[in-house]
Amino acid sequence: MSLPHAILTALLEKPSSGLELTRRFDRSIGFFWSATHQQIYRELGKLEQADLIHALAQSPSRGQKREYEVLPAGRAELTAWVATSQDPKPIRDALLLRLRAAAVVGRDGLEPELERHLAAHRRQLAEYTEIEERDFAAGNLGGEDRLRHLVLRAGIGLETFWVAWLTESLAEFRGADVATAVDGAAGADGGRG
Amino acid sequence: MSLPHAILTALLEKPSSGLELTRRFDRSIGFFWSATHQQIYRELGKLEQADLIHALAQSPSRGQKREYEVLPAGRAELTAWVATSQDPKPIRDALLLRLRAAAVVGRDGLEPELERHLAAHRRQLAEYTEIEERDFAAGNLGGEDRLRHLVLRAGIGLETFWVAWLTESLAEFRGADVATAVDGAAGADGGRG
DNA sequence: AAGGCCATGTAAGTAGTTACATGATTGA
DNA sequence: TCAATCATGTAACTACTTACATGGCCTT
Repeated sequence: MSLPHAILTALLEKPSSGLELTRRFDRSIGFFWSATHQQIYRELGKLEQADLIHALAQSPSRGQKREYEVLPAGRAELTAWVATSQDPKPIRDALLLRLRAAAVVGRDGLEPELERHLAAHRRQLAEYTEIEERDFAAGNLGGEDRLRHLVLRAGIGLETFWVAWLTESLAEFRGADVATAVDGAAGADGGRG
Repeated sequence: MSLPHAILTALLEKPSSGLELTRRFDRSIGFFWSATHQQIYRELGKLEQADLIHALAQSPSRGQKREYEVLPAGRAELTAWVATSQDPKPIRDALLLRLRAAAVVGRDGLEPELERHLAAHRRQLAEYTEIEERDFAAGNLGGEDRLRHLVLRAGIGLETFWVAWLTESLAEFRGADVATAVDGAAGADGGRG
């Protein structure tokens, strides 16, 4: 149950409407917990019903902007959640799965995918690096900024890893093409307990 | 839609029953695509109905073991899926979210969590390293094994990253405790657009 | 008054999770 | 024959996704 807490965090950083939240989930919070506007509006409704947030203006009509603010109970809920004990989730990555499948049915068509992913991760890494240079350049950061910087560094570290791994994989892929062309085409029938 | 393809891959590697698949999803394929036995049985039913796999023995009764094998159409489906174009999914990590929340409501109770996660990632890294030493020690690997080794190296790289990042974060966490104790307790009210 | 955008929402479907139920086999 | 374990399954729920609907406001 992370989405409500992501929203509480975003609203504590700055009271917002659903659409504003949606936009911030496309740039900032959303870098490590994405959500669509449908999820956000639904969750805002639930949070309001649970008295964890409340709308600033009244205007109950459709199509009208509604700004939300976190109530003390919402802050308490978030504080409690920060301290909860949650095991890390195992990796869930379709590209790795496809590599594993390619080991069985052949690697046809995979190389362009690796290239596309490499390009995407390079882009993301560049974006994070730019944010780091813009927002965390100086060393004089408060405690809050230090935490945000740690989070950003996680993003940078992960993207750096993917860029390195994909580069290495592509090299091995291309290098192995000649050596194992037969394996890839005919030997795709295997199975090894 | 990755689960059916994960199952097709596992069944091509070795025809299995639902429970055997479940066990393999706890050790091997499941390292990067986990699934419970309920998901697996449901998906086996769908794959059989779609004529992508079929049961080897007959025995339609409950509580009886049913082994499945991949049909040519299943292999074709998997081959096509390997070549599909899929954008990488953004990071989704509750711990990073909690760090971000901690920047707003204070970091109370987070440090033990970082320690727990660090221990878990160390364990996972040790498990992967052991597998690498056992299964991929020699350099004489076929094309299929090279792909599996790439996948394993991704796991090792990711766990290595998390161990490094958590170690660094814990150090900064502890070092910053004295300096920003006031920030953490009283200054948690902020908000900075 | 028409078109475009801002803003909120509904509906339906897919995927994954949690809790529980049931039958078959084996060994004490 | 009882308990444990193997094996398959149902049911209900939560989270997320995709497609579409509706209303308000601003500009031309």
